[in-house]
Amino acid sequence: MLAKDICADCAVRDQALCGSLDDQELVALNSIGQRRRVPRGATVMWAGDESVICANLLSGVLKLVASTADGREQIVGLLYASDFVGTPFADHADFTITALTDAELCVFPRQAFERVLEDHARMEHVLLQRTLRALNEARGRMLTLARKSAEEKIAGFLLDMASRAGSTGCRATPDGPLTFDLPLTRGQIADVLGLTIETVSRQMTKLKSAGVISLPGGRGITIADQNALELRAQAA
Amino acid sequence: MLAKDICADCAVRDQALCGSLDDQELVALNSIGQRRRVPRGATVMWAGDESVICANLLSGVLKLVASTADGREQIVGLLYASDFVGTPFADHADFTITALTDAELCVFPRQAFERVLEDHARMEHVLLQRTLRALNEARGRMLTLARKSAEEKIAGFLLDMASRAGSTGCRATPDGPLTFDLPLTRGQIADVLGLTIETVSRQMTKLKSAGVISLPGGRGITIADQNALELRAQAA
DNA sequence: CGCCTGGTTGAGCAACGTCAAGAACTGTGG
DNA sequence: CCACAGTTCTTGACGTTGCTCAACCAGGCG
Repeated sequence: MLAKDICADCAVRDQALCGSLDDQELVALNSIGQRRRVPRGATVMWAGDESVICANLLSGVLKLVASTADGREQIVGLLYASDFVGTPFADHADFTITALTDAELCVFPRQAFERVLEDHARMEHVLLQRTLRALNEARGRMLTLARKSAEEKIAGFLLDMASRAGSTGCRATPDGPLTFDLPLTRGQIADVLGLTIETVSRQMTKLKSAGVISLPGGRGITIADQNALELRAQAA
Repeated sequence: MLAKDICADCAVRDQALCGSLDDQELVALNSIGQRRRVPRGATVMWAGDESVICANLLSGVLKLVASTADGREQIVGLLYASDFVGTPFADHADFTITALTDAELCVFPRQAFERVLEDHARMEHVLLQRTLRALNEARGRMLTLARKSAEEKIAGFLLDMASRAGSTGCRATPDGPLTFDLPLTRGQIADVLGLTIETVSRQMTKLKSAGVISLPGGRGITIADQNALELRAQAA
């Protein structure tokens, strides 16, 4: 099978970095890449380890975790399908990367990938744009972590997840209530927002009591009143 | 005067992005650049504004501020001499950029700068590396903002400033106490660390009482016991 | 059925924010 | 040199938010 055929069935062929390559370039990249399945809970990369790989995320969700010496944790980023994984040009990984769901990666040896990057300005260009966007997002989240109340954090987070679910979620009428599954446990939501699991739970219950959302068991959630949620996402 | 001569007296000629260019390329870049002095307190760019410029910071310190609708603020980044200012490829600025000290910039129209970037892969490459580093730093700070105590934040911040002062600061013996001036007011420190001005002040007083630092009036500070400070920077 | 993981709820508490007053420093003009 | 205003900094009293600790509930699975 030719490399370009391998990539032809790639779910994120056009969304991922590779979208910037033509078929011929793709062959070159593909020759150093390798698919890898990662089960839920498995760690792809440990903070402090030598940085040996980069990857494209084909499916699933990964978390990027920073932690203190005494074990406190903070999720500093979530990676979804077509996102780029790893840090080129860094000797050591700064964060631990773990799969929150079963996931599939297209893995490259870091140094080989860097060489490809250097030969293909267009791909490096796309990576730069992605990195700039990630940086802006991280900085935006700094505001949330440092200055927003638990209620604002939860409301904002739910809106985020809702817009991400958007297409895959299910709603009765085009502008009516939206139902979808949260891809994270309460504990993971707490790790994203810089809260504790109890606070997350209480805020969710509060939103439910207020009729803003409902929680039909398990991971499911229905956004009943998006306006109310948006209001709470920026209440003082 | 030739462009390369203009740049020849640039204090950050080799540290800044331009360091990746040869003399000829520098002429091209310089033809679109322009020096600009910015007094302390002046705002270089407002969040939400159309993103019209990029720049290299020649001297001084800038702050990058995110704020909520109701006026709460968070400094999401500090920029020092030779740092790159602005976001290429973005239509709108996401953060407000303000001078904390008198500063000097080498300013480029954003779109012209983007064209230069596209023609000079080496420069784009350097910018990518910088952006990746900034991203890692921002993520690291997310951990601090969300999970560290006020004491840990202050201790870590002072160590940061100490290492940055390093050369310019003054110490009696090579490993003895280090004295330098903080470039930020208490209020600005609070904005960086996600605290209030009062909490910053109290923590500083506490460190002084413990004999870890001394505060010889004004902005001055002496790190008396760096080990003790490092310990407090990662205490539970 | 018991076990395990994840979620909810409650009571108490500590850290940090808020409000308020006053001290110290900076710069300006007399 | 001093008086003055304006800012920044410190300190205190008090309140609130969200964390800690602990118990209990619900669903999935051997």
